[in-house]
Amino acid sequence: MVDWKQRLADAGCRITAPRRAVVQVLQEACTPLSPQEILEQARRIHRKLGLVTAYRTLALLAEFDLVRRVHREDGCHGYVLASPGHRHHVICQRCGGAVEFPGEGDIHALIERVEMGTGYRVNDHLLQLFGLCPDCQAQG
Amino acid sequence: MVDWKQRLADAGCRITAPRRAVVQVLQEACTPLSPQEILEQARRIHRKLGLVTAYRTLALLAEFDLVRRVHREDGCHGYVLASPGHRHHVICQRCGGAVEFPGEGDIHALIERVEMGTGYRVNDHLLQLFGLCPDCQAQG
DNA sequence: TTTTCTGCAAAGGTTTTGCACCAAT
DNA sequence: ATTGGTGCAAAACCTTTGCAGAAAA
Repeated sequence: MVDWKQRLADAGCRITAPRRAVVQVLQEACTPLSPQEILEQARRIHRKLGLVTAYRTLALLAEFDLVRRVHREDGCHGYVLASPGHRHHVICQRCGGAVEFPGEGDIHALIERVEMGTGYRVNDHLLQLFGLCPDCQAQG
Repeated sequence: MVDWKQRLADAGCRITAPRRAVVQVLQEACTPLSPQEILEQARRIHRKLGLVTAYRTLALLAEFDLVRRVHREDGCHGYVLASPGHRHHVICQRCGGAVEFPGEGDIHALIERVEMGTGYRVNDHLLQLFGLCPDCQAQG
């Protein structure tokens, strides 16, 4: 993760214990965590943390593109650290796990071709891949 | 979309007016819709439709892999028809016009790279481009 | 006629808001 | 000292369940 403290501080936001706890949990996580899960884990670092603050911290981080909200099969939202500039996911059709992958470069050529072919000017795109994660492949 | 009526009927499910309405809305949609949006649009076809039935229909369709739940940038969940013959669209953000483009070849390389990098096995994908159509560009 | 489906109302969860107190700068 | 952040309680939302009546086969 880039220097989140710098980014927040530059925007006039304060670096507080609850925020440090939430970020630390995300940095140690290897799968998307729900706000509830983040709360539970972050409380081991900062006992007094409340669920509301976890939500507010996640919203703040998302606003600065430091964290990304992804969908989970169980219906709630999961959060993962964002790799800046890369906003595509492969989503497991079985367990709902989501992983980001870098794709900007790859679709750039495609976008140019489409602009030539259709006359549209392309500003944004949505790309998601669906499949099976390594664990679910192993489980048959 | 493949023959959803057949698929449901084969499984002993009935083809009802509410279900036809929901499917029709999805077939006409060019972007992922939330259950709420699906309800609103489907009510123009079947007035009495309830939100609960929309949810239940989406769950049923998802179970048969006829529909797919995707993550939307705005954070809510959206639903799209699954593998609609792999059609890709460029959608005009101003007038809503949509044009298809062939993209199979281009994404193939990307998918292979993602499989190598993440360990996922990719079965399906969703790709949409957003921008301005020639007419709307001209209108400034 | 026999099941399955539907819609309502209500329950179960998740996320957001209002407000007084607390803490980082 | 100031201003923004925190936590609680409660409100607002979204999604699922239970059930009696309606509809497809």
